[in-house]
Amino acid sequence: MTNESNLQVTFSKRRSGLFKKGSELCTLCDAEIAIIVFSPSGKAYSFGHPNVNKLLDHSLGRVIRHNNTNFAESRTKLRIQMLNESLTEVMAEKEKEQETKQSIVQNERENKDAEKWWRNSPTELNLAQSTSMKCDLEALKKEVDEKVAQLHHRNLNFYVGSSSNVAAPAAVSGGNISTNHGFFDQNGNSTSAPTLPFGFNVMNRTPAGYNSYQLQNQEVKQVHPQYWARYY
Amino acid sequence: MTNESNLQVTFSKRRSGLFKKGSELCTLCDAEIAIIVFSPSGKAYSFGHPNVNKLLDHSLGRVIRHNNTNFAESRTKLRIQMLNESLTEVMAEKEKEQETKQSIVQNERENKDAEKWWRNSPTELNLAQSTSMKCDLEALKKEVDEKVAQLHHRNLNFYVGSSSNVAAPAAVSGGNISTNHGFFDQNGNSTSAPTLPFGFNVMNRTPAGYNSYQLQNQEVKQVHPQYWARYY
DNA sequence: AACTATTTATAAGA
DNA sequence: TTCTTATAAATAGTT
Repeated sequence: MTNESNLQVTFSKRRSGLFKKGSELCTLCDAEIAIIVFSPSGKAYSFGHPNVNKLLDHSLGRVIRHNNTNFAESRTKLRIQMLNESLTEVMAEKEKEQETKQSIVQNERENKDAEKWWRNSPTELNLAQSTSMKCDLEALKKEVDEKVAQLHHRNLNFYVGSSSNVAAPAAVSGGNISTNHGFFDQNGNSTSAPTLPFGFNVMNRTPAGYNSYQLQNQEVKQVHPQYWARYY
Repeated sequence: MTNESNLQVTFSKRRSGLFKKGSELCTLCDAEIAIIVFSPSGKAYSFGHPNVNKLLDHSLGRVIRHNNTNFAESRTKLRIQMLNESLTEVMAEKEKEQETKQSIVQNERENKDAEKWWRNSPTELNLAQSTSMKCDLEALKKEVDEKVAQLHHRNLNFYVGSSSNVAAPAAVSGGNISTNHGFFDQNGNSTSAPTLPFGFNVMNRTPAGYNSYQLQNQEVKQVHPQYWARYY
């Protein structure tokens, strides 16, 4: 090793490599694993599947449990509680977002169907509906007639297709009126910057080396970021 | 993996490889490390430097003894870090949900407008559109005529309102077709119904799911266990 | 276990 | 940091 910073780089690389090997072992052989690494400077890193704490609780829990009665630890416990509460809150909000989204989708879907009532056969209308529909249709038809005549007159020189004065309508199969002319399109996009409590941001969610590897190799199952724990 | 024994061999090889990587990390970067691996069959293997090298036989398999108090402290810190990452993750997911919801809403809005093309005056239709719309309308009108006659005949004894053979439509102001007559109120209420094409209301426009969601939204959903880190 | 054709990891440099 | 690359190491399949 040439110098201190190179050693740091090597440590980082090898650590991620080790974790990757661990994840491969998990995925490939269905094993459970927990890895904890302390850097020379005292920083702790861990990897675990299905969960570091679960595995450690299994193997080391009793020893640790006996040592947790000091003052500093209660402070960190408090912090954990706060984090848990934040997490609970955010999870609830996320749930809410999901639900509203879902209901909106459903709403849209049902509306879509509802808006297409005109496709239904008139046989599904009752007398009163039919009557007023007839009124409306005749009014509309009149409008259209006038409009078509107007346009026909105006476009005589350019329009050489079928006459606009169509007396006999094209045969409509069954009772269905399908008038979807297809002249509409839509688009939608939005972006927004995430805001996070406790000074953490979305950027550092998973160790970069691990993620970039996952993108290159499809056969290795991705380990959920929740199994990663880094402590700076 | 071809078969069970090959998987076992692979597990063994990769486990030793993992431990070797760990030892390399220890010697090369002067790190402290602990690795615990549980095979699918439940066997426990461990590697550690410098304090996780004494293995004790316990009643339920091999349990690692570790009296490094620094370890416990770091574990708590790791837990905090994990919570932070979970929080970050969940917030990002929430953000995502929000974005998709927003885009869906926007999409819906644009679609809503698009679906209301029939509200436009015929003056906004071009010749081809008018022509085909006229065809559709005449077909529809024919259907309605027949239906109305049918119903009229059938309901002669009960229906004493205006004749179904309404020849003259009500005057339509300008070129706009706004024929919301307010018929077909649900539940007998005469609330000003949302304007609908051809003056018709559609029965179930607001799906029940949406409304019921808004009503029952008060309770906080249970947080998924995966986002919880137990603390002792 | 040992061998080996591939794949993968990684140290150094950019 | 991240990317590239030459080289070293790991390993799956096979004796």
